[in-house]
Amino acid sequence: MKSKITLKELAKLLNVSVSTVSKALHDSPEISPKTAERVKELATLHNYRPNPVAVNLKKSKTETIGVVIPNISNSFFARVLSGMEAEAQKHGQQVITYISNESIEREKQICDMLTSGFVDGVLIAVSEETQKKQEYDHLFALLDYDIPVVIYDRINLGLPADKVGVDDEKSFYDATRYFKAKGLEKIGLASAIHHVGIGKLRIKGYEKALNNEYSALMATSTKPSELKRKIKELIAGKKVEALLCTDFESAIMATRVAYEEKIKIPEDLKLIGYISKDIAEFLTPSLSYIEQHPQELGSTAVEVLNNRLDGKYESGKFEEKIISTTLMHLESTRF
Amino acid sequence: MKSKITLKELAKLLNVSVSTVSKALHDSPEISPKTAERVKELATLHNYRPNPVAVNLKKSKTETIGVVIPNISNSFFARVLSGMEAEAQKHGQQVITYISNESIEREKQICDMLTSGFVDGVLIAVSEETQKKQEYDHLFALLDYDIPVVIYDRINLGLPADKVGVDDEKSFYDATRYFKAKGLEKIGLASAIHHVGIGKLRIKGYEKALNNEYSALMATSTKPSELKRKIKELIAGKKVEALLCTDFESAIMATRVAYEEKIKIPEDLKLIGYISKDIAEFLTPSLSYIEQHPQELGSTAVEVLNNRLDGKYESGKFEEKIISTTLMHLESTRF
DNA sequence: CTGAAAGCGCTTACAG
DNA sequence: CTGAAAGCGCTTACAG
Repeated sequence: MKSKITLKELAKLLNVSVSTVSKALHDSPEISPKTAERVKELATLHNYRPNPVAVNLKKSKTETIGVVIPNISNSFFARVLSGMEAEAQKHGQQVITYISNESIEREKQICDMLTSGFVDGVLIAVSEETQKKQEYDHLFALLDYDIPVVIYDRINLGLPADKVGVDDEKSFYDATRYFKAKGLEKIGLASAIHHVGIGKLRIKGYEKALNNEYSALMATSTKPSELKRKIKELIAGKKVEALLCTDFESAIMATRVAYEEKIKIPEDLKLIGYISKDIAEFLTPSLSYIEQHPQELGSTAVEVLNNRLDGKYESGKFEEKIISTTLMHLESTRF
Repeated sequence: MKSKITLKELAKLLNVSVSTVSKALHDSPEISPKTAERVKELATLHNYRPNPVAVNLKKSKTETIGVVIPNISNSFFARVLSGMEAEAQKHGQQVITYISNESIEREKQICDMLTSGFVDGVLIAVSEETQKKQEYDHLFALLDYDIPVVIYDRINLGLPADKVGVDDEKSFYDATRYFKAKGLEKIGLASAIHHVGIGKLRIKGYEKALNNEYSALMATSTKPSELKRKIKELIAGKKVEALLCTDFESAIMATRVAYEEKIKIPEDLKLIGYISKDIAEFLTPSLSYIEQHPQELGSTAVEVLNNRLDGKYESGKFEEKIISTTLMHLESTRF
C-alpha cells in the first residue's frame, strides 16, 4: 500500500514552494533547469501523480464522458461501447457506463444523474420503452442542460441533438434489391422489432425496394410463439424464396423454423439477418448478415462529442453522421 | 443550456453565507427552520446540484469504481458488467469501464491509469495474454497501490487480492458425473481455451469425475481448423456419446461438425456447452448449458469491494467468493 | 527564477 | 442560529 504523495509534501521535502513544484512538473520556462531536474527526480522517485479530482476542479472539466446503453447483453451495443472506450482513451477521457436495461424509469434516473456534473458530455441510445411510450421529457431536460449530448444508433426520434446512426433503411433496401436482381419474387421479412424506430426503418427500406412490383410478405411480432407461427406461414405456407430478418430473434427463429420444417438453407430459402459477425459465422449454416460496424459507430460518436466540446461545430446546428452498413455473404445466401 | 448554479451564487441571492446554505441543504440542526426553507426553495427553483468534483475533493473519495474487462463482446463479461453497474448504482457509485481486449499491453496502460486516483477501487479480470505470458508485474504494482482491488472470474493466478469467481471445476465435475449416472461411457471434452486458467479448471473437473474409470477423450486447440478436425475425430471417429464444451467456440464447432457428419443431437450425441442463455436457447437444437450467473458474479464483486472499502474485512487477509453454476438442460441433453 | 496569493466549489470545526 | 476561516490538491496570474 503506497499512499499518494501530494504536491505539498513534495515541496516540503525539496524546501521549495508548491508553485515551483507544480511549474517544474509542467515544464514551465519560468523554472531553472536545475530546480526542474531536482523536482522531477523526486517526483519520479515517489511516483507522484497529480490528483485528478483536484485538477478537474481547477479546470472545471472532468475528462469523463457518460455513455447510456440500453442493453449491454446485445453484442451490438457491447461493440459500440468498445469503440467508444478506445476512442475516449485516445483523448485521455474516461468512460462512465450507465445501463438502462431498456427501461424508461432507469433511463430517467440516469438522465438525472448526468445533470449533476459528473461528465463533460453524454452519448445516449434511447431505451425501447421510451420509444414506445414516446415520453421524451427527461431527454429534453438532459438536452437543455449544460453539457453536449450525442444520440447514437436510435436516432430517428426527432430530438434536437447531434446524432450518429446506422443506415438502417438503406441496408434493407440494398438487401432486397440484391434478391430482386437475382430474380427472386417472393421476398419476405421477419421482425420482432417492427414497433421501434430502427425496425421501422429497415421495413421501410424493404418496402421501398419492393416498389409495389411484388407484395410485401411480413411476419412481425414481439411474442416468440406468434412470431414463430407467422414465420412458418411465410416460409412453409407461402414458400418465400428469401427472408430478411431485422433482428437476432427473428433470424434465429427463422433458422429454427426452417430446420423443423425441413426447408433447406440456402437451397430452398435464402436468409439474411441483422446479427453480429461472431454469431453469424458460427451458425449452421452460417448466416449472411448486415455488418453495422458498431465499433466505428462508437468511435464516431465520441469524435462528434469531442468536436462539439471543442467548439468545432456551429452552435444551434446539429451534426448527423450515418455509418454505412455492409452486406456480408455467408452460406445462407449462396446461389 | 442551463448553466450550473453554485453555492456561492445561491448565498448571494439569499444574502446569507455559503456555510449557511451548505448546512441548510444538508439538514443541519444548526440552521433555523425558516432559513432552511428559504434556502431549499431557491435551490429547487434553480435546480441546484452540488458539484460532485468539489465534493469528492473535499471528501477525498471519488465514489467511482474502475472495471477492467478483457473482452466486452463476450456476452458473459457484458452481463458481469451489467451486474456491477446495477450494484454500484445502489451504492451511488459510478462505473468507469476499461477494455483490455485481452491484450497485456493495454492492460498495463490501464493499470497505470488506475493508479492515478480516478477511482476508489478496482475490479479486474486478467487478460488472456497476461495469463499466457505469466507477466504479473503491472498487477502487483496495482495491488501494491493505495486502493483495493477485487479480481473476478479469472481468479486462479495466485495473486494476493480479494476474489470472486465461478465454480469452474465443479461445474464440469457435476456435468460429467451426470452423464456417468445416465450410463454413458464415452464422454468427451472439447476446448479452445485449454491453455487458460478457467479452461484448465473445467478440464480438471472433467478428469476428476472420470476418475480413471473411463479414459479422457479430448479435442483441444486454439486454431479453428485443428479444433474442427479433432472434434470430428471424437464424435465421428471415436463416436463419443456425450461432449462437454468449455467455451462458445468449441460448442458451436461441435454443433456444426455434428450437422455436417449427420450425427443427431441429442439422439446420437449429448452436448453441453459453456455458453450464454440467450444463445443456447436459440440454437437448433437448443443447447444445454452451464449457467454461470454472471450478473450475480458482477454484483458480488462490487459488494466485496465495498466491504473492503468500508473496512469490513480484516486487512492482510483476502476474501474469496465462489458463485455456484447451474446445469441447464435444454434439447441437447434429452435422453 | 521563486513564492505568496487567489481561486476552482465544496464541507465543517470553530467563534460569536 | 449565522458566518468567517481553513482546507481538500491543484494551477496560474502576479509580485518580488
